[in-house]
Amino acid sequence: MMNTATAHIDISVDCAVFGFDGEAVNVLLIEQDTDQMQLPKETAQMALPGDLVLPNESLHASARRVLKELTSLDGIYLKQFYTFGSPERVAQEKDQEWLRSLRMHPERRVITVAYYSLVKMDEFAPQANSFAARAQWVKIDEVPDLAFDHNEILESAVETMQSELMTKHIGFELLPEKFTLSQLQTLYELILDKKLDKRNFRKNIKRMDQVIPLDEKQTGVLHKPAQLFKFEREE
Amino acid sequence: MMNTATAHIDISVDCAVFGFDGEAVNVLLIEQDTDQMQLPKETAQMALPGDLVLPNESLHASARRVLKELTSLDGIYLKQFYTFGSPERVAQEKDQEWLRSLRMHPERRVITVAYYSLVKMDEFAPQANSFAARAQWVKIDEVPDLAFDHNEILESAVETMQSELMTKHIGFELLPEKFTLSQLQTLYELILDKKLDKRNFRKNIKRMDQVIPLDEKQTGVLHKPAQLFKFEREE
DNA sequence: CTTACTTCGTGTCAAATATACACTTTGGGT
DNA sequence: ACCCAAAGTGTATATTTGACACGAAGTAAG
Repeated sequence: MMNTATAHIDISVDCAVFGFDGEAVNVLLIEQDTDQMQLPKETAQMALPGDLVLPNESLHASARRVLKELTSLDGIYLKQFYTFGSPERVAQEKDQEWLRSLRMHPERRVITVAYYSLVKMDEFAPQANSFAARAQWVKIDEVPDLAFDHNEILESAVETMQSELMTKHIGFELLPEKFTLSQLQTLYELILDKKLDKRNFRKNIKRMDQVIPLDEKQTGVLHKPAQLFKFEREE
Repeated sequence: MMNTATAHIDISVDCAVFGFDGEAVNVLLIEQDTDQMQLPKETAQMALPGDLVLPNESLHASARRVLKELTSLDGIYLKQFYTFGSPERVAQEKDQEWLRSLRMHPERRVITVAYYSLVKMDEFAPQANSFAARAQWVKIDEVPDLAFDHNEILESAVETMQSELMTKHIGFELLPEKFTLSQLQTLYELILDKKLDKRNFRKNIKRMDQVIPLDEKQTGVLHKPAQLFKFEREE
């Protein structure tokens, strides 16, 4: 067994931040800062952005803070979906190496409350702090082995997103203000990981009165331009 | 503001344990032990069963432990649904009074991971420890004001149960091994809080091949006895 | 043994929804 | 003028949902 001496448990939040670039669904990953460690760059791992919860900060506020440091965006879609608390989740040696370089108590057990977040990539503005500087978008089907149990967390986030796509209309959070129905359909197909019928899809969308047709068309495409729509959440 | 001096955050689990007695859906509540306090019995509050997570215990194991101390049941349905972490959730004076009588660090902020659990009341065997001795079933629409934010947690548990009833067939976890379709329907109507059509309900149930008719009938009723069924989770 | 009482158990039709499927239109580029 | 690529559109069929009422089975009482 490892150390059972430390009784204190730390709490963190981790965020799976998703974005859509028209081609693929991406997740925002942080690269470990190998400068602070005496380790070769090759061993750098990637992880979901996250941080310890501050003493007087709510969980949601904590997630919002992590997100704002990364993207400088506020008020974006953010949802708690699960809490991961295996006693061993940060105890692997590869993870301990990293933690020793940035935590006061690297050996402590950490329970993490996981959030997923949806950002409009065209509004995304990475912040110039060291945290965000090392952030990068990675296509969700090209995600490497991550630190801690973050692959598990990410997978769970994707599943949650899938199951909430239809009922909570979260797809629109990933699209620009003005979008075409084809973009929307592409997004749905990526998230649900299956083909949808174009005509049936449009029939369904068009009877949601939150989706509003604009008097505007796509420009800069070398084919028939599509009509643009916007989404308005009802109150 | 209250004290901001303590940096440590404690972690607990709280369980909303549901049971069905044929009449109503009940939740298992714990009564505060007023003996240990110099307080009149009238001020005794009720709360969801819960406890601090032990240093080397997973969250699920922790919830299972709390549950086993209460019911002596193991291997029953238990599901994490949300984590509550407002910095003030344990800070009200009425809650502090109680905590001072049983916690080493009553003033500490506590983040709680909430589980809901479904038990077959006919198998329920309350344990003879002091924890379980003060437990009692309360109809969910007669639940009083609870300690901490437990009313909110409970409400959230009920909503989760509602939304998972259909897709995850959790209703069967609340019924005895052998049950009638009317019992099942009553349960569904209570959880969903609406009337269902008998014939349509039975049509739906009967095309689930997990629901297996038995060669056995209800006894001891003063009317036409109903056929019994059992539920078999597929693997 | 007949009657009264209570819950059990059953089928059909209409409406709404979901699925499958292919061709014409539009605009830009050459 | 022609080509290319994606946009945009309707119909027929299958499936699901929802509304609705009465005879059958067993118990208890007279």
